[in-house]
Amino acid sequence: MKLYNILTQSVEPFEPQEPEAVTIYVCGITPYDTTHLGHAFTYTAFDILIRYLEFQGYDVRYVQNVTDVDDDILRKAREVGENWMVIGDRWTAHFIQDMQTLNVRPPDYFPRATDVISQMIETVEALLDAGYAYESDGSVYFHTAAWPEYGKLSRIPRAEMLPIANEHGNVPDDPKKRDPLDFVLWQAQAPGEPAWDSPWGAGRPGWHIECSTMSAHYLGATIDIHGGGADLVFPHHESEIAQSECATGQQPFVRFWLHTAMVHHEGEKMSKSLGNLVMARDLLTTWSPDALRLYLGCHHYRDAWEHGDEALEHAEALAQKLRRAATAAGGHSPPVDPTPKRATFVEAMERDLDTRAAIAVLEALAEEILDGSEAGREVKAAQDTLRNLGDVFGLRLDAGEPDPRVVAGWDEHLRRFEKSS
RNA sequence: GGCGCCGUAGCCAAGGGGUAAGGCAAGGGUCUGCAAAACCCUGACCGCUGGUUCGAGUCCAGCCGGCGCCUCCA
Repeated sequence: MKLYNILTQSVEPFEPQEPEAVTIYVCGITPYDTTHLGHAFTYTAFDILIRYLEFQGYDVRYVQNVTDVDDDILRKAREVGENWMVIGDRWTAHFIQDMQTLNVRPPDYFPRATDVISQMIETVEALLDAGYAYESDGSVYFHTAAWPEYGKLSRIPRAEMLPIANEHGNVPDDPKKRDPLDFVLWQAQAPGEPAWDSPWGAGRPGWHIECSTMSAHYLGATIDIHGGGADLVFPHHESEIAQSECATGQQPFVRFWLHTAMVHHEGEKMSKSLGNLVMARDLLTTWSPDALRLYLGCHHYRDAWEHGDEALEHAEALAQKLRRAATAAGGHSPPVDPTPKRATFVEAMERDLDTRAAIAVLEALAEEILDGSEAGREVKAAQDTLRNLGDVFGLRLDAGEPDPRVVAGWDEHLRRFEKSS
């Protein structure tokens, strides 16, 4: 399979480190608000990648984090006068329910940031020992000037980073930093904020450290694939690379970096700050999960696209056609041979996940089945293939309900988020 | 400003040197008591200007236009 790796800016043949297993990490949500269509796009896109890898026989080990303590959640907690943990648990449960409805394969590990505080402290200590970080008045910072490779993912020239950052009104005047570009690994407790004990005093983890820590902890120092939304490239993923490669001393931290494009609505990027959000859950009151998955799959993961009802109507019609094909009665005339369609489907997916082309193959196969059924031909083998290929897209066809394994896997994660709410 | 993506029919698009897939919409038709569905038929100065070439959506250069990201974000 070929995948576009933004690290090398080229489509490269993908081979995992181990011949039969793939390690993948996808940046998760900050649970302080609801799951919108952009989240659904990202997580179903990586779900398709993971399901396709499994379809090809790989054993996939998948980690997704939950950023349950950060500036946004704490701000939200102050705004609404609620405990930050209650907010995090509530919105994580909400996210999980949406993932279940969409039949998204659960990650094998779904840790909160606060589940790995001690491991994060160890990462920060490793960075201090290696000389890439410094402690300053109870906080610890990554010293970007100490690592010349900072910028290799986003390719922003070093000289540009600081002026750009300053232009954007960010406050480079934290007196505790040596360099305004340095980012925090551990921040000393602010009044009223939650804190954990550390060698540098009470505080909480910085913005990027959880992903570096979890990735190494659950998957190893070098992983095959790291995914997330394209808006995370800089500084989040850039900083993750710096932390991980400096802390473990091993390169690369990630072999393939994959990013999903942003979903647009009303002509602008769908974003919390612009207020043009479309909630996955609201769409699911009108459209079937299969239709929504086909709708999302009809857009290539690297192409930005505009949300609109017309394409959803098309997707719903397609979902119905696939469902009809999966259940059409067969006869005894010569069978419909699904082999060529299966090969075309695989060819499309091998080409950097050309999901649009792959869905077109599903539709063509469904039409062959419907035609064959009408002509009294045997369609069982073709229907088995349709189900098999549809499963790569997480389609349930006539099953109606999400896959029981999907529900059970997420339910197990869900239990850990229901205690405080 | 930097980095990146992209301009192909009304819309979504495939194709990445050999003479323009497909889908939606629109119009016409078949079928139907009417309608729907289904099926058939109908559409392109490939952003502009140069260059390379026997031949350029396709490669190169330059321009024009759109979009994304740039320590809030999937």
